[in-house]
Amino acid sequence: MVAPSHTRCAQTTRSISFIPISQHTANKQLLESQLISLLHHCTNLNHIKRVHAQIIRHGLHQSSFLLAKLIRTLTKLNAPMDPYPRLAFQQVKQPNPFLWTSLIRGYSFQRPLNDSILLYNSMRRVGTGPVSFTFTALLKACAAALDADLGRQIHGQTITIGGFASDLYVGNTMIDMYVKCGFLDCGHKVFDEMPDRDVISWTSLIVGYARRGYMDSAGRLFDELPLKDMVAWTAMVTGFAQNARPREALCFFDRMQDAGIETDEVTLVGVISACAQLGATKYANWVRHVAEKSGYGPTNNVVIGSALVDMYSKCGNVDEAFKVFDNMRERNVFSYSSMIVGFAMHGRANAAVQLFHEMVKTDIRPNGVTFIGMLTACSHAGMVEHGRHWFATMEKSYGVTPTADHYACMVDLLGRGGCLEEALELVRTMPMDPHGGVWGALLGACRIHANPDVAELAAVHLFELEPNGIGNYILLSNIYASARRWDDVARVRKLMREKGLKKDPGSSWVEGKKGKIHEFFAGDVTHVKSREIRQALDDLVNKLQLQGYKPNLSCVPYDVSDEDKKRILMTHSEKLALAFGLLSTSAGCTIRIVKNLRICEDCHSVMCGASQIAGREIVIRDNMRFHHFSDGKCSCGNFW
DNA sequence: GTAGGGTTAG
Repeated sequence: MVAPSHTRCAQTTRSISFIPISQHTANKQLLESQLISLLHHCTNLNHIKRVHAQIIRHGLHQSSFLLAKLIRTLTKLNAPMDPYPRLAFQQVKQPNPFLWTSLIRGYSFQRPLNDSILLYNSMRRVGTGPVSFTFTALLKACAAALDADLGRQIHGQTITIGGFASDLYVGNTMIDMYVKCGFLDCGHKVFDEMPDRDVISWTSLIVGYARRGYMDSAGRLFDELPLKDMVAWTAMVTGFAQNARPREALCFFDRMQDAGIETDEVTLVGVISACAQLGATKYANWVRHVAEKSGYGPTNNVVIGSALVDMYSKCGNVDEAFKVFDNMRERNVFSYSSMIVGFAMHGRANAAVQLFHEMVKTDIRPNGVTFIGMLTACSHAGMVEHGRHWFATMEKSYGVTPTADHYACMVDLLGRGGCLEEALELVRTMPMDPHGGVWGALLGACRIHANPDVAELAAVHLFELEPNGIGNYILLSNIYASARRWDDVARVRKLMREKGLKKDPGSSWVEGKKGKIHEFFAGDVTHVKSREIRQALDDLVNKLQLQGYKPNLSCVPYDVSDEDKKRILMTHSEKLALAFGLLSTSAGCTIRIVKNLRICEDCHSVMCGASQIAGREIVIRDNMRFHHFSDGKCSCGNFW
């Protein structure tokens, strides 16, 4: 017999069998395990309620065993513990520790943490002893709430109650709790004192070191780890990727494959992130091939898809990013935000806006990152009014409260757009303390609009907030240099010397034949083809000069002769990379260059001219954004 | 019941 409601349900979701009452007295244990199995396959709240009705019909509503499974299933489906699971729990006269703990754990996934603690105290009051599962549930809740004080108290209980501190599961969860709360040393102490450890204990600690940026310590632990599994290897790959060490991440992935370890989607996400940082087409195509070969193609996997969208954008290929995005079967806020940020970086503000509207229509709610993308898109396109609109509506219409990062974007937008006073006013009136990003945006705007006075004000705050941020000193020095205030330039440079800060050398790299990467530093003459590169650059500049190009000497922030300035300009790393790209790739090939610093105005105009004379598309990723040069024009509209 | 993941501005 099948109830009508059941038939309706079976059309859309997995069906729930009913167990005839006549069987129930035959074997209670068998019945319990059948009901457990039904709960195990429940995929929604209605399924669970129907199985619960069966539990009651069979007179098993006092079974802690069944009710614990019921609550764990509800937890898995992210159902609230009030009122339904709580009421089901209250009907059990003598709940066993597992049932108590299931409810404690259920509450722990949904803050406040207090509910879990109150229940734990009630459990102790009625004289029910905890089990190790109780402590893992409580510790996990502390980790999620980043409440190390409470975590310490629970740690204390595992010792005083006895026996639990030596439990492997409790120990592992404790390491994870301390690590997540930022107490790496306490996590390490727990690890040292554990009588038994497994690969999970080691990995928890490795991740702790990796997240703090201590990759050397993480590596030493990894080397000592007797049996390394896929998760441990992945922790290292991801650790390097998250610490901006993409080459080492890829190297580790190679080692992982050589060791015959399987790869899953989490590993791939780390590898894709490393490739995104390198920004090289060769690696981008390689990792996509690896992902597809391993069965994690972007079409069916939303996380891999979103990571690839980000990677292609960062590799300068925003069209390919959109192709991936367009073919994804499922999209979420990460996919949309990655694509919007991608469009923003490439100066395609209208595409970003269009995608935003589409996202809202599909009922995916934008988050803070989405609006960072929207504001950046407007900023890079000089769309001040549009930016004002998004900033004003993000909270009112979409419930996203602006953070200091959003204020930084607004300061950037207003500042670049020439509204320096308004930008300064926004910094003064923002509801939270401005961080380095906010003052940095203002300082950047002062460079564009040559305003040394406001720059000084921003720099005072920046030097305090980021005393070792070399870029800020250089920016201020360059702003003084543009105003020919050489004494002030000297003063900033002296300050840098006193602090022992050294300027990062400008470097650019370009992919040559077969994807080989060639890196150039400013003034570099070490490349084997250095003479040909120099000659190609001279030829190019001669042709440009015939069309009216004049070297922009204000791009050299030194008090030297004009001849010296011209010489220095011709050795900028992106020009060397361009000349090499022209020499080493065939006509019609796009030249892709990555630069570690911001591209200067002179190089920017040379790139514009070169794209026309050589008939080539040139894509440059600098430390701010992408520039697409084609037919003598740049996608940034000379506004960057 | 315990470990690894994607989007963020100057």
